[in-house]
Amino acid sequence: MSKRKRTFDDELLFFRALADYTRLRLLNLMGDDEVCVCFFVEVLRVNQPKISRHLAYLRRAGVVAARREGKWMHYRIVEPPDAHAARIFHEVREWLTEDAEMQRDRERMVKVCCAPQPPVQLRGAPRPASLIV
Amino acid sequence: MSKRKRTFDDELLFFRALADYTRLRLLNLMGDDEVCVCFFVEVLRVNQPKISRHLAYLRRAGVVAARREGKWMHYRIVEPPDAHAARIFHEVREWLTEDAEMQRDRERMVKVCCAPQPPVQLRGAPRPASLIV
DNA sequence: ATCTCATATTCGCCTTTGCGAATATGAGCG
DNA sequence: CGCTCATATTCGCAAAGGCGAATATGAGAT
Repeated sequence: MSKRKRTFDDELLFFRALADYTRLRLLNLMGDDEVCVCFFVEVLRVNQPKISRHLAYLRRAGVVAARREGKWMHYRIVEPPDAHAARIFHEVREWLTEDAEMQRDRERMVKVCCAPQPPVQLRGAPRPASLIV
Repeated sequence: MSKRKRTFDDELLFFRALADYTRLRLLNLMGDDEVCVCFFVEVLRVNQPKISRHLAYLRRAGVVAARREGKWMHYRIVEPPDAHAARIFHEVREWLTEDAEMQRDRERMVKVCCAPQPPVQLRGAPRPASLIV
């Protein structure tokens, strides 16, 4: 034990967190909002354990944080403490914003979220703040 | 085969290329110069096949290019064609510039390169352009 | 207490990645 | 041609990552 702490360990974790398509989709949906896990599952049409595992990965890497509200868990993006990492992270998120597939995901979240008849799984689920009409 | 080409495949490759310490050290040493493989081996004190494999990885990811000069191979950084990737890449390299460990690597390259008695392995090796006195 | 619902974790299995060691390639030279 | 030197690739193995399926946790309701 007591191996010398390497400066770049956190940074490598950061880059690895960005090196997966599902994780980028999750970050994209979070945007500047808290989002409930059930929306990720519904919008991305990905099974729930997979979503949870990738959210756990992002949490370990320190780029998202979670908040419990009753049965529901909300995830939000966290600014990296390091200034360089923060700038890079901003660039990445801006990149996502302009990507066509990512735009489709966000549009789908709006549609699913504000539908007059929301899917059964989402009855009573707390919606992202920015999408409340 | 003929799977639909996913927009983000290249981008994932890009992030994975950044998710390894040895590869970051290589990118750091390249800076704005071409660097010969033998210098990577000598400066980083890492065995040659490992250096070669990581350079191959970087080449596959499209972030470096190689040029042959007789027996020697020179590697240099390539700007990513995508504007977002390019900005991110710049930020990453600036980050490297300010990191203490990376600074040590660069100082060691200067020392090894301009020594009055260069190591046996580097006799006649073409030195990085910016370090020629 | 039980039941249900949202979320998290574990279990096998497969693929990818990273490594040292050994070997192969390929250019220049005699 | 053969020999040497710089670099690249292959091999076998261990660790990490990703996945679906099954199971566990934990909060609210009854």
